[in-house]
Amino acid sequence: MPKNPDTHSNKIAWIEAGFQFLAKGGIDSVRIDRMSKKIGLTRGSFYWHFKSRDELLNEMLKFWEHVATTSIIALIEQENQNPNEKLATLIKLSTQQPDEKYGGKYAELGIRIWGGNDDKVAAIVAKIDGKRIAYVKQLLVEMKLETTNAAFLAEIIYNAFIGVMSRDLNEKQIKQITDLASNYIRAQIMPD
Amino acid sequence: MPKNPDTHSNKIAWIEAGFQFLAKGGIDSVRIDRMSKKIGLTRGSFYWHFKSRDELLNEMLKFWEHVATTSIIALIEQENQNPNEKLATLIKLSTQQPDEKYGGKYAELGIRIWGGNDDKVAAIVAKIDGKRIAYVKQLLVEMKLETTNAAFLAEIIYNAFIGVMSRDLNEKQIKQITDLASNYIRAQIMPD
DNA sequence: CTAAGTCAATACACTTGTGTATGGTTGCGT
DNA sequence: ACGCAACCATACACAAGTGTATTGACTTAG
Repeated sequence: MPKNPDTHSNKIAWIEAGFQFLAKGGIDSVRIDRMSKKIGLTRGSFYWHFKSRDELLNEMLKFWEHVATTSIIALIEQENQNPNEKLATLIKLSTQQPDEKYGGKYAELGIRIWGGNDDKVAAIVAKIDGKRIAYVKQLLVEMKLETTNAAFLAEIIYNAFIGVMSRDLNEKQIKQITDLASNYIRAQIMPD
Repeated sequence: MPKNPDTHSNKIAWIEAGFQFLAKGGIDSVRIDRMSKKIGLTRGSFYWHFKSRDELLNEMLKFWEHVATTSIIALIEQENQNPNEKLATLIKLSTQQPDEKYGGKYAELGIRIWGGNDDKVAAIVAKIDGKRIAYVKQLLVEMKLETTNAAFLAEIIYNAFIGVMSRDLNEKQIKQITDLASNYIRAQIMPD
């Protein structure tokens, strides 16, 4: 009988801090005491919510796995109508650090490096990549692009996404690049 | 009067180790004692060659700044003749971890995250990005692509490079993608 | 041969970080 | 009012990491 199911507030604070530190210095800078100084809680709180540092890391991974595809794609699917708009929204959400609390775009890069160290993480990253590429491809097919072309153009687009996310660009630069890209894709597909 | 100019052997060993640890977990996992266990030297050796951990980090950054553009571009310029081949070589060198000793492609990602933390690093990364994009653009212009198109296609290609580097792909997958990409670019530019 | 220079190992003091144990406070049900 | 559960702080033991100081081995110059 927990007094209140959503009194997990400080547990979430720890996870948020975890992503912020992951984004800033890689998985190895996710350190309990550094985070405690940042968020103003002691390690007593941490070890109440998590059995160990490893448990935090696992929860972060699960969290990312969930938001990285499911929630973003669901959001796009429910809000947009035509594939053009969907693709634009996807670019926007991918590059405009959709959730600054969770380390923004850099957290994704941190997870990718983490995956270079930990096979379990690498497997999940690969799975996410597969899902997202499949989604982009599907959008391109909906845009009447031929299947094999869609398959590899989706690869290119997705890799470019990751590249933009990995680079330290400001809002303006990102907008320039993504505008150019989507215009280019549109011109490719429906030259009018 | 140094007894032998290239007796820096163990200093290089420390720097190599630095890149390997950077590639595996981010800048925060470049730890002197962990490296000492890995390469079989004690911290006594480290503090002979470097005044502090920060000094190692600075030397790593300088090293990367040098190889990341100058040496790669010079290599391409001297070995290849036509821009098509140059572009292919650039893709190959960028994705096939040209120097495994220095952490391969993951080291570059580690530096990018590091840049999110340290303005000095971020500035250098931005400079390198600029140089490489300019080089790609130049190649596209040599391929008779019109200047404005070359400018933004260079952006896309470069971002896709970074994306491919960020992802945990095997040789075969990388070859597939880069082959498709270069065929696509060729078709775009010289449809014959 | 000897003196200085190069490099690395060891021992030390200190800081940072992990995990456990314990105790205190708050809020809610009864 | 009582008791329990959730939550957090503090104190502790220990491991990991940094930097300094000392020592020693092994060149090489003179």
